[in-house]
Amino acid sequence: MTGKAANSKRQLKRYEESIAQDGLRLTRQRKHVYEVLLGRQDHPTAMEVFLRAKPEMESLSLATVYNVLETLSDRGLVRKVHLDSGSMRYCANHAKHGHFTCTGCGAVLDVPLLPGAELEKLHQLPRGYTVTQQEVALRGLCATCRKNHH
Amino acid sequence: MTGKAANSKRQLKRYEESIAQDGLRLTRQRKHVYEVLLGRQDHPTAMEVFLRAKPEMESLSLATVYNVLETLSDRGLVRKVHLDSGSMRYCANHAKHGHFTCTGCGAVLDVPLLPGAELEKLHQLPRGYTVTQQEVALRGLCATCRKNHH
DNA sequence: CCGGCTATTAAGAATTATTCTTGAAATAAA
DNA sequence: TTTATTTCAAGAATAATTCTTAATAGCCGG
Repeated sequence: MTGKAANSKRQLKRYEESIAQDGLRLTRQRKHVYEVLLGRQDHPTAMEVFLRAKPEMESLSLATVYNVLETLSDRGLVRKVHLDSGSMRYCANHAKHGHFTCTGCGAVLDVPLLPGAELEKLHQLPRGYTVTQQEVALRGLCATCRKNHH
Repeated sequence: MTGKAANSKRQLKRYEESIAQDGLRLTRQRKHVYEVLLGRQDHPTAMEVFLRAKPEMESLSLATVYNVLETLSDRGLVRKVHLDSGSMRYCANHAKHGHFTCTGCGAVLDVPLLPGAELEKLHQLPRGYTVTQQEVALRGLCATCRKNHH
């Protein structure tokens, strides 16, 4: 078994345990949608997930994809991110990272946070406030688009 | 004249100069919508801006508000921010800051970046990439909601 | 001041994204 | 097996935003 597949299996296990606590089940659909999401390290929209998942499960509906993504997001297994003005995107990378969007070509890239960097310490948060989630969105030009602009 | 009004006037001037470069005009509608936005330091949706602006300009339409907000955002005079899964929000504060959303009460707060903090330096961005915009979104509980949760 | 040009607007239609509803199917429990 | 519950698909409904269009307003030259 490859490392990737092993990792996917571990994630599925976590998903199952987490939903089981609410009396829910790891169904074929949930399994398949999550595997599709884990299968590629990018930031698809619900529609894109649907299109990738559909071929191997003809009966799957878009609404189900939305539902599955919601249960995953509730459990912190995927992050919902709104990188542009269009659709919500779903990110299965659970390392601490932000997102860079190239305004030229639209590509989205995970940008790892440097080790030890503490985002909330850079901000003047009032006393007594606690942070549970954070999201950094950077926008600009990737190396290629930057060249082509001249 | 109060400092606030003077500031508003200065901003309007910048707006006018910026749109004039594209052969556009600072119309009654553009002026009014921008003033409404500057009149309160928060993060309204297009609909909220519309509702605030409507009473003093009965003929104003929601589409116009969207258009005006777009011209403002194109010129960097307001920031578009997607803090939750609902509507886009518009922020006229142009100091460097992030946004904190309380998951309890939904309140949104500007959190100033500590002086000297350089967000992009905390991230491992590939060579040749340039950042032109950034957005930090923090989520958690405000002091009040945190108390009430126990 | 007038006529012509262009930018702007309002209104509502159209589009897009997402959520909701509902009845049927699958699964687990008894 | 019978029963209860969860889940699903399909499409309706909603919400947010953009687009289209015809009418209006403002500017410019004469």
